[in-house]
Amino acid sequence: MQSRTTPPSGRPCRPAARTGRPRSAAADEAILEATRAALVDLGWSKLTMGDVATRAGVAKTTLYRRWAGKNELVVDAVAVLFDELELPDRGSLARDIEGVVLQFAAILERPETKTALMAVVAESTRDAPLRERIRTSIVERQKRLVLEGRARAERRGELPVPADAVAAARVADLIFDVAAGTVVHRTLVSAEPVDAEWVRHFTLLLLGGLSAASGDA
Amino acid sequence: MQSRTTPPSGRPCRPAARTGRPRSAAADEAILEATRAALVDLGWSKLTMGDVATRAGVAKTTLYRRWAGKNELVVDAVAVLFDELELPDRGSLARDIEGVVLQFAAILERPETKTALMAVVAESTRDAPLRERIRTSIVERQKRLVLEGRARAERRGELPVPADAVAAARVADLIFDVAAGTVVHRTLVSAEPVDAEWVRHFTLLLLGGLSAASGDA
Amino acid sequence: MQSRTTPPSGRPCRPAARTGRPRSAAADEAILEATRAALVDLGWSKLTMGDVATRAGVAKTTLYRRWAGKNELVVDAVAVLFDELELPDRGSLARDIEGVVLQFAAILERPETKTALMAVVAESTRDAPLRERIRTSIVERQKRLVLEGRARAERRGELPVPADAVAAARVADLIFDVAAGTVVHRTLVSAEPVDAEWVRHFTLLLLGGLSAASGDA
Amino acid sequence: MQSRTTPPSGRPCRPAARTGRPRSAAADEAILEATRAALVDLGWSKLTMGDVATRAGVAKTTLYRRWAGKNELVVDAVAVLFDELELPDRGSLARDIEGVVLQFAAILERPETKTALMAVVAESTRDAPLRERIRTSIVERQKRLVLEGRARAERRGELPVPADAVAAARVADLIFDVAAGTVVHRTLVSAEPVDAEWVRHFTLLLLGGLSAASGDA
DNA sequence: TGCTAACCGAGACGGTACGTCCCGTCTTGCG
DNA sequence: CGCAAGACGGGACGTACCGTCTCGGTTAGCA
Repeated sequence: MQSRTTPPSGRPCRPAARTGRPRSAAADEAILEATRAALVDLGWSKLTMGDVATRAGVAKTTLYRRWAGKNELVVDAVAVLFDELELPDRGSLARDIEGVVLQFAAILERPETKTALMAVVAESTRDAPLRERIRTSIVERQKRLVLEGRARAERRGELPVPADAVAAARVADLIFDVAAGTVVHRTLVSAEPVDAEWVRHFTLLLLGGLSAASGDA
Repeated sequence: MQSRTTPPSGRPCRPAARTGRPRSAAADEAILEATRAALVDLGWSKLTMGDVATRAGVAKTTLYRRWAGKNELVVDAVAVLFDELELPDRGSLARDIEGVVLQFAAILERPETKTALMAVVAESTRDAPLRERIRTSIVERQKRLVLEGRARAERRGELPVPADAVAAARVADLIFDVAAGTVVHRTLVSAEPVDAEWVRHFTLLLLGGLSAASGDA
Repeated sequence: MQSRTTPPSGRPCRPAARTGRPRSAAADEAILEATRAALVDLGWSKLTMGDVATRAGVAKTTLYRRWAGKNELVVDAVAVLFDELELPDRGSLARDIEGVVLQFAAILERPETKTALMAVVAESTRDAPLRERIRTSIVERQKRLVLEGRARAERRGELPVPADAVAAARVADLIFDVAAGTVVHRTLVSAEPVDAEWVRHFTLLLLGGLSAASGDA
Repeated sequence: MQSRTTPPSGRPCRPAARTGRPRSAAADEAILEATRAALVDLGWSKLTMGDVATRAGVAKTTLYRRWAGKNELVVDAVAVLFDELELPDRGSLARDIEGVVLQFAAILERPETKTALMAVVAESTRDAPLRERIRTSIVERQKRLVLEGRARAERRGELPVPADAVAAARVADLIFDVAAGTVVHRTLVSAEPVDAEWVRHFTLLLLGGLSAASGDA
């Protein structure tokens, strides 16, 4: 259950098909676009390969020539949405956190992301290659923001420099789990909006801990 | 897509069918047990209603008489696993948090929970009644632990008493999203173990914020 | 697959149920009436035992207590319709034949008969007890008309007296197969009406053979 | 409930699907053969589409792609059996009739025909397209024998030439209903064999009418 | 310019699971 | 004990998708 190619990643990992008609590049984007549209219209569980093919004006075989199945296709289709995440310098760690959390939440609240993300993660609990694909296509792409933000905060003197690389990695992973997990839970499980006020409180908690978050409004 | 009854919840929400043969109580438990076994063996996406029926020694129609579909059935099947969550007084807020987080992670790491939970949450993004069922069967049942732990910490003087009920609810919701979301993300997305050391660091972060967590090992 | 009782036949063949509540006699007629109504509305193949029970205001168990299944029930339900067949003396063999054929066709063209009769005969090809039940309930009841009509024609001198009883039985069976079979085929297979003109030609053929029927209009 | 195609009839009535994989011709014959075998083994009412598919080594969907349901499938399966009916010139009308009646009865007494024919006719009382299919596939194919035999008899001078085409058609229809209906009734309702002696008497009746048939042994 | 290999659309194929309907049987509690 | 109600185990239904497989028909790039 591994895709034969990784079309949007650009790497030509297909085993050197020198001759013959090359694959349509336009089809790839049409398929991913159709996949996102189908996610919006139907949600994960009602999305079918045949329907995506029809929407993309493509034969089913063309889909299977490029992706191993629904899981892989959907991961690629939503992965590009996370590319727009950025971390402009807003002047302080608190402002940086607020900014990126709001951006992240905005992506999660899109209907195609909302329905797809948890589903593929659920599938990935039994499918290691899929888990790896999710990690490289989506998760790691976000984690670099944590590293970047932390480095910036250290330069500002807002956070202490970690004792060693291991400790640094451990803290970064923790922060990433806390940040991403909390926003996902708020959005998908609690089904509550991630608005400016909530983000402010969350940032307070992140920076100062429970007593800080409990203090005032 | 609403279950006709809510068998394990005990509430007689069926409109009082006085007459006719009563539903077998034994079948309910056999079905839920079979569902959990099928989740362990097959995972969410390969679990089928027919297979569950066979395992439970029950006709498929009996399943559909009681649950509207796979989603509702699985929610009920895993919900009972969360009943074992408790919050014994371990002497301090930090110890209480560590204890409950470890318990929660232990449940999440069970194979039936791991594969099922994210899947039904994913489905619930397009199915409000299912979302509600998840909330009442699983989520709210955990949230009371947060309230209980917080009240205990206030009695101990470890946390300030909130200004008003609204603020109290807001903080409780936030803490719940942070705690549950983080553990879920660590377990299912990062696919890393929730061990004593990680819990210690997470508790440090929760109590003291980023700088506290960054400080030492 | 033999009915426990033969309700419309009147004979109390139930094995002396001395004690307990006696069976409702009214239920029998209600069930047969409901069966005929269901045949009209739904046809044979869509008629269900549950539906008949509901229409009759009776529990399904009550049906099964009295009839072995759909086949037996339907045979009994349509059998009574053939009771109205009579053979008044119309003065000549030709007139007698025309009269009884028209009567017979009128019964066959009723929607409940049309859909049920061929169906139970089809079932009876693999079910000897059912075939026997059809014979006693429906077929033999018609055959006596042939015998009666033939005897009357002999008294009138329109037909020769057969040489012996065996020959008499053989001829009667043949005439019966010809008369009943032809009308059934005309009605159900050719799906053409059995009107006075057709009956006149058929009677001509029966009395005088092919050349007689071919002669004039 | 109209079949999408009419496979054994050969006529390409499907709207010229130029593109895509063509339907397997071998599958058609395998399915019809499996249907006949299932009719022999199980009879009409116990025959299931799934079982036919299994016997034919074919997916259930392939059946439904070609036939609308059990009725249409069975009509096509038994229709070919009637193709073997022929009318060789035996020298006289009486001999011709005897020959074709014996042939017809031989087909009707085959177990697959016996159980299927009445059943589909019963179904056709509520299903006009099915009735039409039966007529074109089975009934009309037999009726031409009547026309042929009659023409031959006229050439021989055994029967008078009808006054006009309307009268000719009327007589042919009548003879067909009498011949087919009588044999069917004898075979399926009376459940008696159609042997040479019975055929002789039936032919006598057909040619000379009641008094001829009553006369001698 | 003409070959040829891989592409493409369409759609039939063997399969699996679905959710429903009906079967005929079995508890219930009431009369 | 009959009876209405209705749950039960079971089997078949007809449908929807799955992922694979032919088809006839492009469409490059090399010769």
